[in-house]
Amino acid sequence: MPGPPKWRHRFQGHVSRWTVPREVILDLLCRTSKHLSAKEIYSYLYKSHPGIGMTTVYRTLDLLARMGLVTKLVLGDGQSRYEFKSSDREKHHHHLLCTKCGKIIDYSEFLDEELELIRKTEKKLEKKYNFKILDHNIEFLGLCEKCYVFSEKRSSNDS
Amino acid sequence: MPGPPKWRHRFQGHVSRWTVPREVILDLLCRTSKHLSAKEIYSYLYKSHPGIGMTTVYRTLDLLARMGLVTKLVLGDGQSRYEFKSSDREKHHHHLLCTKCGKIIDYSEFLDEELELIRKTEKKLEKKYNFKILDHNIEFLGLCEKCYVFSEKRSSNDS
DNA sequence: CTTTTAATGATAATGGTTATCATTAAGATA
DNA sequence: TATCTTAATGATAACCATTATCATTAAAAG
Repeated sequence: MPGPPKWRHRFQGHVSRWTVPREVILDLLCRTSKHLSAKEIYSYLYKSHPGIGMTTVYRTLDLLARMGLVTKLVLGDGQSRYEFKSSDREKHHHHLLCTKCGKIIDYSEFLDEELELIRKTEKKLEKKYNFKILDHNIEFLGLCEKCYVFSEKRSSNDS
Repeated sequence: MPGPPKWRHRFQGHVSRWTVPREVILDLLCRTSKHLSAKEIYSYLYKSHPGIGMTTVYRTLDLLARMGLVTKLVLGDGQSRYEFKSSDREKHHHHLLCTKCGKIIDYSEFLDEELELIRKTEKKLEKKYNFKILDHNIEFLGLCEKCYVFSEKRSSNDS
């Protein structure tokens, strides 16, 4: 366990051993705002820590997700992506997804009303369906600027 | 193309040939409220149409999704699921997902406010990010009644 | 009925993720 | 600090949903 045990306290009570891969993967995720896949994380870390294997990347991401430190995004492009879940409310955000090129835009404007409504809805749903709600997932699907422009050119040529 | 061409008109302009697999798969989906995977659809149809192959099931589901007749649900359990997208506004719904057992609850109560807010948010996001929004996806994650009760028993035994 | 070719389906290939298991090293103990 | 216990790791193989390939079939038109 070389280096400062920056995240060690977050592991207390969850796992018995605080290891280099766990530190390093979590550290990478909290430094970036990108939505990284397991393979991307693997290759980022390969430069500084060539010893860390894909299996460990997957296992660690699963652990971090279960601990609530990381959000697993399943966007339907065949691979899962992961992002650090900040406890900072300022950084809470939802997603805008381009179904053409896969671009992901995080937006955090306009969330106040959204979150207010979500809280109300959660309460009603929990009562009605006897369901313990732990998280929510809101995303808008469509075409980003580039892809939209392109598809308009295409369709006017096609016809 | 045996049987009544029930869905034929929906295909007009989208594809050049209206075939048995397309009719049958769409028909199955519109008759059920379940969220079927490709494999499940394949085995449902195997009884009445043993000739239809998995490849065609996948291709047809992809087609139906692109046509907007069917929604593809990617829930992170390793397989996509599909549901008929009714044009009937009454049947529009969102999902409640149990992260333990995978149970899916459709809810359509409380949607008025939700949809109103979604429309407003979509407008603002489209303007701000130059993004053409075509669809949305709202889901609540948590534990269904059974899984919640079970996890409570577990945790009180564990400690 | 014949023709054209879009659509199909058997098969193989792909690729993300998980299981296996011998090895390693984190944390405890002396 | 050296030793011990075993949680965690990593190389490898296995798994499995999905996609690519390509010869065959059948929908629609003539």
